[in-house]
Amino acid sequence: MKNQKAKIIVILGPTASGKSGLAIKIAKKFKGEIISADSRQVYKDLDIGTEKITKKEMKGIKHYLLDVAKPQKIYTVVQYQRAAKKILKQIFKKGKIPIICGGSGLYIDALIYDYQLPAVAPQKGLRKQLEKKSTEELFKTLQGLDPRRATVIDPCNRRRLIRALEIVLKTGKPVPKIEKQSPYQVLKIGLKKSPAQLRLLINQRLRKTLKKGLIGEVKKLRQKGLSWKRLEELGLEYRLASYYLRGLISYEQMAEQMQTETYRLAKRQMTWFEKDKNIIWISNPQKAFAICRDWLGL
RNA sequence: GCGCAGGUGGCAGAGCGGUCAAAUGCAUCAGACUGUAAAUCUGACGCCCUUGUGGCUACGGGGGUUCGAAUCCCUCCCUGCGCA
Repeated sequence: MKNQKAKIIVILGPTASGKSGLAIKIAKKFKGEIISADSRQVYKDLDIGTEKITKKEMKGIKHYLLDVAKPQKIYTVVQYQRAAKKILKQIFKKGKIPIICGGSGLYIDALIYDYQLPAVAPQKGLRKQLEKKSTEELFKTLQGLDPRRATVIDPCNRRRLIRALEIVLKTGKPVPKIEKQSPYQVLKIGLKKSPAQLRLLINQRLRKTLKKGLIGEVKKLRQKGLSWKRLEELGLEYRLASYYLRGLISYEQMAEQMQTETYRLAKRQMTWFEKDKNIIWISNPQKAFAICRDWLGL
């Protein structure tokens, strides 16, 4: 046996690039099961705004890690990673091929590289305390406690500084370095779109999302007790829709801002993905089948 | 037609004689990314080059005052509001 490592296929790309549909087709063809890598589709009741795939659209293909968390509570990468690892094992056991499909780059990487993320849960009290300090103070403190981490962290990013300090203070040890070695054999296929295409796809999809009743979904979430603050944390659609419902912006402003913000999100996603030289980029989804077939040695 | 208020970079909007290629916000472009990642954060953003305490063109058009104007004056054009 030349290669013992288990095989995983990853379908990735910016939002609205057509990942879900392609993943299903690949799953059908190659006996696969899909693990979603979407930081928001993990939440129940966030269906329209996250463009979550419906049961019908799944076409009988098993999908994992959708609707596994309550929207009231933050679900983090680590929780995702833990759950996804278990599922990977199950799929391997069945002799099927796992297909990771999603646009949350960190989630994909955490899973396929098996990131050793520090087991320090968010410390509410500590965070509150640290929050009071200036960014500069936070950075200086980190320099003193964990010089290595301080050299690579963004000194302006308070959220990261606080998390790094949280780890150091809680464990008494520096933030561990992350190894980017995968225990799996991974084929990464990326769906490439031109900026103009992407803009078009995003706008089309957004129009559908609104038509399907995004506003109604947000109202329902409110009825279920979600605070405005929490809604704002659940992504740009929910944030902007809640601004609209609160009368802070007009419907037109909301729709327009959703477009530009979604496009910017897509660009951030691409910035992340483009660093990864192992991704095979295709602009024609049809090409994915041949690539998979070859890679699987069929 | 008269009166008043305005016309500034892709947009919004500061500046009201020098330190202004012009605050700030948005958009745009590029980038970062170790438990919120559809999040969080950074940089660039008039043009040119030999990239510099560099050159050039700029704050509606034209003219003027001044050593010096986006900033003051005259005039023309345009916009909004008020009065006819």
